[in-house]
Amino acid sequence: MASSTEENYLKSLFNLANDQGEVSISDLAQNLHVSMPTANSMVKNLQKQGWVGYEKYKPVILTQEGKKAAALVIRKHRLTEMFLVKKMGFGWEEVHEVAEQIEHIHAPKFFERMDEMLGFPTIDPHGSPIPDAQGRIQEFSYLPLSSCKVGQEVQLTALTNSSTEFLEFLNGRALRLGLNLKIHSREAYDQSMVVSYDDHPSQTLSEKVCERLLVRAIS
Amino acid sequence: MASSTEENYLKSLFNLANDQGEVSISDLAQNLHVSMPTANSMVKNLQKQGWVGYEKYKPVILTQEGKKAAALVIRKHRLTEMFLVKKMGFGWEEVHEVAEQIEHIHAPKFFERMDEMLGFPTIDPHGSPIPDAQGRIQEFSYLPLSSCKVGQEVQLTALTNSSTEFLEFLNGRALRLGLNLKIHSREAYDQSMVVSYDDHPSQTLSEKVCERLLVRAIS
DNA sequence: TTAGATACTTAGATTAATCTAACAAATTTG
DNA sequence: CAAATTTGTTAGATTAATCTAAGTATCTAA
Repeated sequence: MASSTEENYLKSLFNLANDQGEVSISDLAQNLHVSMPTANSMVKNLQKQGWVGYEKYKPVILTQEGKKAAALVIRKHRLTEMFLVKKMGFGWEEVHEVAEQIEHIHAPKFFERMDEMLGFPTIDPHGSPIPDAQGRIQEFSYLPLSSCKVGQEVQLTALTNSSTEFLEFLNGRALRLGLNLKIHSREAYDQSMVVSYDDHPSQTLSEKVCERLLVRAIS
Repeated sequence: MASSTEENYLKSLFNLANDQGEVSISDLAQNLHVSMPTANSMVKNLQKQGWVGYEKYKPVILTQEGKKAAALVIRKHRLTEMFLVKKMGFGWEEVHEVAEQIEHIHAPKFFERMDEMLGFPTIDPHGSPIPDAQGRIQEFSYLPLSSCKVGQEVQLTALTNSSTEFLEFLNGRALRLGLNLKIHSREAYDQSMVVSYDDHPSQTLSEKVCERLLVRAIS
């Protein structure tokens, strides 16, 4: 069984591979806030246990087992986040820290009960998919708001970044998942966009923000 | 902040002091399934941090801070057990293992929300008191069933032992907290007692069992 | 009251996870 | 393409928590 530390390495490897492709030792070290020698020796350890493939000076690659193990940790994390929001009254900006701890609990029934109580959710409070009990992940094909056209109407479905600061920024503008956004205009100079939603007055959103909002076109 | 390991030592010291009075290094080592040298060196460490008072070859004594810290860990454990039973559908015989892990989570809000959702309970699913947020413990004066007289009617209020095996034994006989028991007779030879409750036929309970059932007389 | 048993401590080793310093390989760039 | 930079590795130390072996203190009981 993987230690908490090992689980964290697997999770980082999975997430980094997902949004960068190849993962170097330094990517991993940075992501986990450890030194490169530390990451290096842990990768060797993970390799010995069959979770990753690795050759000196080459990128680190999760094996099939490694991917599954990582997905199951992410499953526990995201189920926990959903449970905290839907069942315990936490805000979506408050759940990450707690879920980082609870994801390492070894108690299948605990997470099975969460899953049942939540009605077997497929996404977490930030719109990220929850891997199933076999470690399979449903991939969604959402677009960043920044890639949408003026005049389009879209629904906010997920985020590419779930930092507390960004979530608090969204809270301040009453932006939440499920919201329908009308795109009124785009500023050519800085790629900022003017959008409206609900009965709010129109809002200007910077390019940085628009890149982090994932949407799907309303049919 | 105490590590998980340190929290476990504090908890053991608290529980042992509670039901034995003085706590020796070997009591502690046995209770935590570690060797005496391990317990010895951890006690020195706890002493340096001000959680325990200790002199070579003398019993280990929790300081006021140590008692409070221990009580707060026990609070997290018992709140968790109650949450698992009342909100997540666990049986009282299933919660210990999970609570042993969750008690080490550092997230005040998580436990505050449990407390609120449970309506600020004062006992856990086995009838043990839940320390308050200041680490104070309400003491109950329950009696073991074994000390009661024939003819008395009593209410089952707590247990002195909460091992899975004992809880499953009680489940098998539909014995649960809150139940009213009539004491019909006691066998002089082995101190076993015949009791009835609900609409069940009378049951014979061994001395071992009677010692572990805590009751209060019905007024 | 001292011999034997039990309890406790010290010394030293081990493992997991981390670090810094120093060196080596790979990549980038003038 | 060679120098400079970046990235990765090795070596060796550290810390927390554990162990075993060996020695010492305390207690018990003949």
